[in-house]
Amino acid sequence: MTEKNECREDTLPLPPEVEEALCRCGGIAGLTGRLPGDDVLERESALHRALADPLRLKILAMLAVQPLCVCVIKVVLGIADSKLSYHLSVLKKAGLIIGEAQGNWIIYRLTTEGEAWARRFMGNAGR
Amino acid sequence: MTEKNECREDTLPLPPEVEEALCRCGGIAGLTGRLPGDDVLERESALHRALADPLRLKILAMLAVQPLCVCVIKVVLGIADSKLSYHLSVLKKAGLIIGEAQGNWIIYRLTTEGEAWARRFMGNAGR
DNA sequence: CCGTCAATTCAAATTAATTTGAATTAATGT
DNA sequence: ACATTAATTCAAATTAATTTGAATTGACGG
Repeated sequence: MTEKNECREDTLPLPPEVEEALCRCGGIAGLTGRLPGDDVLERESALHRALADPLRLKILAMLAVQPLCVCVIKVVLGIADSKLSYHLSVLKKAGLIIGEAQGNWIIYRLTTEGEAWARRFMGNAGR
Repeated sequence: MTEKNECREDTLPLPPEVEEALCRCGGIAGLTGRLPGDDVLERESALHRALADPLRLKILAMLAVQPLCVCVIKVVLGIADSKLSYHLSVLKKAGLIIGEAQGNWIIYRLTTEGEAWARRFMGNAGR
């Protein structure tokens, strides 16, 4: 009797190159099983969403040099208060920065996660 | 005569902690000078924008296991053709994947940059 | 040539992110 | 208490990203 190939995806004609490799990793099911869970993907994409704006990256780059109050960031960027607050809130929600009240001011600094990105992006130039 | 502090930002009252540190790095001007250029920030944010979607990250995770034709990706994700094409085009424009025609199919694989992200995200589990 | 299959392109509709300016909060000094 | 300053919040307007389904392209086999 002819032995049936167990890993062939019968219902889906594939380029031989792909079919062979797919076979070795357990077919569609095997491939699916190797993927990260939805919660992990959601988390990772949310982090990138926070980093997906040049203004916000500039803020992070500034904070990589030193902790700063909002007023200094505002002067350097030259944007409206409310706009800056919005972008700071995005970075804060993503866990990249944290703000601490100091009298009438709020001083923002990078979190550990924020520092990790800054190191990857700028090297250790800031410190 | 009282010596005037050269690095003081006269027009901007600051929390002492910030003022002191800002002074050491050349004031507002010194800080500004240390920031990456707009072109660099634009580039980096564009990369993150491409990574800012769980569906696209899942595609990258699949391609980290092995190169795949569109039809396999489609079956695993369970989405419409045109939707998948759109997301593939985003990843392609960002330089994270590349597609090569193979007869009637198109086989996508990670670029070097795509692999770099996959290693950071998934470790070397896929290989 | 014709029909089919894999994949992309296009325009319209939908949804999400950002910007704007006015109003608000909270701390500070008088 | 009052005025001032730093910063946030809010709702409306704008802009950007995504989704949808129909139309299209290009390769392949009959």
